[in-house]
Amino acid sequence: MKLYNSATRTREDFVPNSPDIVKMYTCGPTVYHFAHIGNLRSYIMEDILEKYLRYAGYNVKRVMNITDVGHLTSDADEGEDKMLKGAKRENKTVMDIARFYTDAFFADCAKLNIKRPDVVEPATECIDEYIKIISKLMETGHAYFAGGNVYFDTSKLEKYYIFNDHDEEDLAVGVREGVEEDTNKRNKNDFVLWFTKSKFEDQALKWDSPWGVGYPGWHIECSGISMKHLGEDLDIHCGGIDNAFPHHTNEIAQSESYLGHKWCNYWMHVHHLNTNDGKMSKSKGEFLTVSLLEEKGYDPLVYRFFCLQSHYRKALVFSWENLDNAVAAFGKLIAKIAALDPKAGELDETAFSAMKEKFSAALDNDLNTSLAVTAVYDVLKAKTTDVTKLAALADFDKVLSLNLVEKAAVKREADAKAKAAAAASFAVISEAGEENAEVEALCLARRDAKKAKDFAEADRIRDQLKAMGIEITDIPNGVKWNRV
RNA sequence: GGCGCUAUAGCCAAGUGGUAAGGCAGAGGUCUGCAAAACCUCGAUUCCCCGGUUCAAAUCCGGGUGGCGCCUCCA
Repeated sequence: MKLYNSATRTREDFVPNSPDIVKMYTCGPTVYHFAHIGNLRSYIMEDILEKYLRYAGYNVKRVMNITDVGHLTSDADEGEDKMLKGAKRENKTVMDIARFYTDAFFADCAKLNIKRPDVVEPATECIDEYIKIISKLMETGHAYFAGGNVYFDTSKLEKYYIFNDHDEEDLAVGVREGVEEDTNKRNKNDFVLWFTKSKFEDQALKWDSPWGVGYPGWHIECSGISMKHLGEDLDIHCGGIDNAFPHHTNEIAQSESYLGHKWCNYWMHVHHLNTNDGKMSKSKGEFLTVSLLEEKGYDPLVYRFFCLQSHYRKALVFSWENLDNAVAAFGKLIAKIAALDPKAGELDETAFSAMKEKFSAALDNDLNTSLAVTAVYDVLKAKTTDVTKLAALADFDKVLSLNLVEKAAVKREADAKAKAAAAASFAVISEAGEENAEVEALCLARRDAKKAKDFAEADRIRDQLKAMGIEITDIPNGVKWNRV
């Protein structure tokens, strides 16, 4: 497959180091708060990558970190620890916060059909790894001790910038108010590997180290966890585009200095979910979580569908209007699949292969999920048996994970039930399975009015129901209703 | 200020030199007492602007303009 590699800024043929297995690392969440749906866009697209690699026949080992410590609001020796901030906010211990939001994160992922990575590793479980790496970097002169902290010396590198062409002097340091330049640094780009001199008296989590009691810098965690579980060579490293600099740049610097050779071959960066005001963030505008979507009546999988209609390397603008667009499209799609007859015809292998080929070609092309969704529509329009179509859709859904076939089966059954009930006698059916005597009485009155050709009265009753927030649809020998 | 990404119909969006996919919304029609659903038909002489290369450019090159991101924790 072709994959865009941020490190080379070109689309490349994907070739893993070993033909047997693809080693994949994903930057995980900092568990100090709920994930918002912009965060989850990245995880959805990375999930597609993982599942497509498996679909294409690779074995995959995927590792994700959980950042539960030492994530300062600034890279300088200033700012607040996000975990600690979360703990204070909620009057809990840091570990309680980490556990709670880790669980919440995976609960959200489950609702979006995001597979849990093979290995999920909290940063606090790998302190020895970080110390091992930092110790060697000190030995080789890639790191230095200053003002109580250990820093990585970026001037020792031949090439520091990977994802962009900065000139060090052009970097604006301390642009934002409240962020001061760290005078311990020898170079502007140097970053902390290990803190001992925390300005937070109450820093909750501390470990002993050759440089004193303290805690790891942010960037070292991903290098340590990756090497612990995936060894010295990594195939794909994923993350949000905002992590490219400085986080991933620093990971490469410290990992390759430690290893003495190239570390990761492919870098995949997912672009942001924006609102009309720019990047979605926790501090700005509505804090959109999966739970909030559910409260507003949206199926989380509609959000997944919404994301798949776009490409991961393109900013996607979220608006309620755009999400409603996806709701309508997804509903129609499921209805079309539900209209297929699971018993109609034999499996047509030739047609099946042709459809599968189109689907694979889309995803082979740098995960073009938008074209993959088009391949789904093409299946519905194809001239072949319903059995073949359903088989293709089930096959595609191994990657798309939209529950296409399952949702269609549920709808098909509900439709059949409604039809059967209607055939037996006049039926008043709630789509939500609700009982409501008043609605039933009104619907019966409307039927009588219709029978007597008193259409004015029939329409009046429908308006009355509408005023109650109830919408009705005539079905053969019955009425179907739902709340709007 | 520097660096990176991006710009296609009302909206989402494909397209990587050969004459603009698909979806949503909308319009007309068929069918229904009327609706809804379903089905059929319809939409960019043109791809932000200006130059250039080419037989041929939305696609390549140069120069603008707008949007977004990063440089500070963020997916």
